[in-house]
Amino acid sequence: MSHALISKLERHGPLTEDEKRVLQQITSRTAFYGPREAIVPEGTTTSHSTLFLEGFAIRYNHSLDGRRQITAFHIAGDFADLHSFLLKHMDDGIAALTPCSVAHVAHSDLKEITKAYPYLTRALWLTTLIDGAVHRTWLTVLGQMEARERLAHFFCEMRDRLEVVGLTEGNSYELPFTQEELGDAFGMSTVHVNRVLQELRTDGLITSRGRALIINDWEKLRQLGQYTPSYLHTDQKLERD
Amino acid sequence: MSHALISKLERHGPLTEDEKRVLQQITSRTAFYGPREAIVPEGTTTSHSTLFLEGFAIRYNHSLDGRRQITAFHIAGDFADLHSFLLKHMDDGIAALTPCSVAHVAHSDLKEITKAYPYLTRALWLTTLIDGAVHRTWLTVLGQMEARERLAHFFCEMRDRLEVVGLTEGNSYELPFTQEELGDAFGMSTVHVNRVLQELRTDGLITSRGRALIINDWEKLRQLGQYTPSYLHTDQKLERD
DNA sequence: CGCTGTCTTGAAAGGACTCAACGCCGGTGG
DNA sequence: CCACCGGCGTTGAGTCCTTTCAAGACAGCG
Repeated sequence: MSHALISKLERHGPLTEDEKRVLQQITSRTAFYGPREAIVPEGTTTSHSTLFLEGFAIRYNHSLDGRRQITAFHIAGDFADLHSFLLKHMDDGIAALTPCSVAHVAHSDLKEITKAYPYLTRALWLTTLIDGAVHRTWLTVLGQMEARERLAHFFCEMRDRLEVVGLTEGNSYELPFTQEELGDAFGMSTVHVNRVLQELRTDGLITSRGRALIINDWEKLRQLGQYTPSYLHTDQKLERD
Repeated sequence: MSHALISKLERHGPLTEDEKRVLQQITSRTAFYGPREAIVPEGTTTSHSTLFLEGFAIRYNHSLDGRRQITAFHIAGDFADLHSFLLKHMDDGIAALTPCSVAHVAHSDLKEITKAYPYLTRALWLTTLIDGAVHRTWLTVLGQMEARERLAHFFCEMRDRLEVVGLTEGNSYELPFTQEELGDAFGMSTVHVNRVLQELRTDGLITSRGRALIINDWEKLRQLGQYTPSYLHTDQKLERD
């Protein structure tokens, strides 16, 4: 099977054989997690980062009073906690939603890359910057949009992200998230997620049966969520020299 | 005067003379901006990043319907758009709130650093990761907390950030933001910001006259905002070798 | 002194939440 | 093979936080 990280980084520019070899090497230690299993508990200090090869996962934050904010949904190819390479202390946690296979990448290996592979370093840095760009977009979504728009935006975002890794079929894809998880990500109660989803269905924007989501009217959904994919920087080119 | 960036990076570990010299060099091109002036308009493609030496500024995002989300408040020492080094396209904009002096750092210089100064590279990367950690915290604030708590959290955060650069006097500091700006950052209307501030004052948590903010009851404010400063990673140590 | 941006206040409307109960479905175990 | 169970989705009603609209007060500045 193709390597999730290599193909992702190559969207930003070609890698040398040597660089690919290194990436293969440092991602060789793989592991498997079952649904709902914690991969990295919040508040821990880690010595490796988690690259997702398969499955869906979340990054989350529990506030002291027990409420949970989901700060990211992760899919194949995502380097979920690359930031722990330098931050060490994880203020957020990572948990599998569906069965997940991951590669554990040692921080020491990453450090070696920063010493010997400048281009690769920038490429990895870039992925964390894109992560930040998504966070900022979510801030705008949470701060300025109302419930219908938030979900509309998210469904558009997930379509484009899943498409990159080949997990869409036209405008439909698997979205194995519960309404509670959607609520925890977008600051809405489960009840309200449910009602908004019904509205979106009634208005003919989406169809969702079980875990499958179909976008029936991409253009309307896009407008409702004021979605523009530029913040994903999917094909952002990196200069080599 | 001491160098804002050097002293900030040295909190994560000592720099060599050589590294300091390089930092001095690449930050030598300074500029000045007046209040409300745009420093980097949103949607532009840039060839340099902005390091703040003095003054207050915001990072913001306009949605299509004209609403504005403020995604960050920037103070002295902040490398506001270091992410544009690799992302190039700025989905957000930067504007001065008060008179600001900044250093413009050429992306080409940053690239050279990634080639020759691995430790410095990691240090700079770290600052962008902290940026991301703050974004995630704000996501939690916006997604899970109500208005009183949001502002309480923010006042705590700003105290700690300003203290690092010596801009506090005990628990009081200058906070030259309008209520509209606070509202645009935390997803609340100006009117509601006003009312919540009055509550916080009435409850004896803060005093604010004009631009000056005094935290009267740090512990209560901290609890109200569920504030824990670990996400700022102020003294996060970086390994050199 | 008048202007303009900011802060303040009041009243009414609305979006979202909580509480609570019920239906559905797949999985488990007898 | 069927009954029970638990997680998830759905629905209704009442409440609350926050918004919008509108107008007035205040303060700094030219």
